[in-house]
Amino acid sequence: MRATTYLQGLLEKALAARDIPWPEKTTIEPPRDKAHGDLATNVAMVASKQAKTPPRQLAEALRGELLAGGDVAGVEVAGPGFLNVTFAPAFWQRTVLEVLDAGDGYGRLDIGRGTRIQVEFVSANPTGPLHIGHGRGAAVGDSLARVLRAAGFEVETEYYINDAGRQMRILGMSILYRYRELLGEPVTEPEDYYRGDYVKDLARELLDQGGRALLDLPEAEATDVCRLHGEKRILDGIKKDLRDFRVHHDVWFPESTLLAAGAVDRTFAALREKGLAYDKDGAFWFATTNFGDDKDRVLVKSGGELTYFASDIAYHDDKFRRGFDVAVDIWGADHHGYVPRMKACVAALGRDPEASLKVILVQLVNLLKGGEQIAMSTRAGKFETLADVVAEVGADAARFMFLSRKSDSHLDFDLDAVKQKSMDNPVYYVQYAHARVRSLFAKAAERGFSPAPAGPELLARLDTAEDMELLKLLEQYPDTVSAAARTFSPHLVSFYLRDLAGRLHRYYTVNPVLAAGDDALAAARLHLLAAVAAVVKNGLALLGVSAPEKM
RNA sequence: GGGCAAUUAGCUCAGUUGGAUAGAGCGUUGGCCUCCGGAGCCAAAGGCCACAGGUUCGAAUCCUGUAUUGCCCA
Repeated sequence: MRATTYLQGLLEKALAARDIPWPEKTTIEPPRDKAHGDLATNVAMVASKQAKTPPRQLAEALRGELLAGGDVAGVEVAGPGFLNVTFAPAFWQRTVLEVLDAGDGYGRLDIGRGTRIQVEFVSANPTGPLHIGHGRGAAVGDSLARVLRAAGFEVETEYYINDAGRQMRILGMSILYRYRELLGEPVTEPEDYYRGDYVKDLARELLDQGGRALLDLPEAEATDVCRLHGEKRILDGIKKDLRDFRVHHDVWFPESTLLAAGAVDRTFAALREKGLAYDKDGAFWFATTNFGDDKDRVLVKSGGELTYFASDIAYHDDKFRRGFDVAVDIWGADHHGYVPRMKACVAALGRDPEASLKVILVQLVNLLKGGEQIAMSTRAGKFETLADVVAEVGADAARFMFLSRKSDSHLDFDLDAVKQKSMDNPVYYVQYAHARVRSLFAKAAERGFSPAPAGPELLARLDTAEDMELLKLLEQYPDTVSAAARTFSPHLVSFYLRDLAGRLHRYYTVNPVLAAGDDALAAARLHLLAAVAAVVKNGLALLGVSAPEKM
């Protein structure tokens, strides 16, 4: 971060002297090949037309000006006109001071300042416990919120509770069915109901609390009692499961409050006024085709029933009325067909859908146990609950696993592998890096060694190839946070951490620290490793994974 | 039938939004424990980036087809 900013400053100045504005297409990035220096830029190529100078010639001219800047040790013009820049060791060594000074704040950015983002995730219908598939959305959403906060966005997380629809009625009905069954009443199995054992438990609770009372109520009322009881208990369970998974929602937003507040009518009226909604065949339609959808969608069926879509529009309308600049929705990938419709609806609400609605699709999880795939269905009562998995493998391992893939790629969640403490499960590898450094400090204290304070002179001892690699990687951490925030990709953090942990483990093998045989060298290396441990800890915090002192 | 996505090493996946000779881990093969934590490290082998065109100084990346897989919709 500091290196790119610094280099860009020098280049901007050089271009400004030639009356050339900073070209949009300029890239400044670490090259793949280390032989090409610390940072490479294409600026001479993209500015050559404006400068009316061939790329290589422009590059040569810029080269001289860069070398005049104190921290640049070398500049090389390569290929069609790349500038390969190498910084002086002292420049990198300062990174240690930067990290140690900032502590927990290293990697905090302000690229999001002034932007309010709402991240809505999980939002599973309270018709049954969360299963492992929900776990992925939970990990991704929670971690994304942490990343965005670190990047300086003002973030609020929310769980939308679909408590008003058909699914909830079916839940009520399912509980009532089990209730009657428990009492030995004559029952016929409903065609469509929730079969999980938890439904029987809920029925038994009602029985224990109120006895046979429900039998005396009219069917509809009894169903309602069952539904409300089930909803409350299941929602409490969901909240607990998320807590145990270290997932936090700032706001729990029930669909029913939206209806009660008249938000749906308000949104409908606004659409009708804009000529975007109309009556046809006894139903109420939303003209989404105006916004690129392939056909118009029904909001109110001819029977008067609202579609899912109707309350979702009102809900998103409400989000924007609450003042969010960006709404992030995290959905299961099976809802991808819904994206164009939602974008259309945001456009109809008078907002730029690309800028203000970001839908992140999270692919389904294949749960594997003993090499076998486990099929899951809430309705059929066949699923592995999130709570069970967390109890079995721990929140750390589960979260890291979910965050170690791009969210829109398929994920095989192999229970046996996640429990293994090996590279199949990199969370231990990363945590171990932290524990290793911390234990080194414990050891130093035990031996009565107190390192001299870090300063440029002391840190000049960090001059091996491994030192440089670690220093450069530390310096890239803020860039990683930035990229993760800008592309809504928390998994970038986990890849970075694996990389950093790998470098640390190698460093440890090659360069003795306490056994360096020289107090100044030992101190310098301790400071470097303290910085590494701090970054590992900050990164793990973004993933919601703990950084243990010892393992 | 229409739509959305995916396709990179034996397996699981990255690839910084178009940069230079393609990157990890696992697995395989071969090394490293008188040494601060071996839950570790080093090395080797392994690639037509699904296929065919196109765009430009330059493509795994963008565009158009084709194939395969997954998922949505009627």
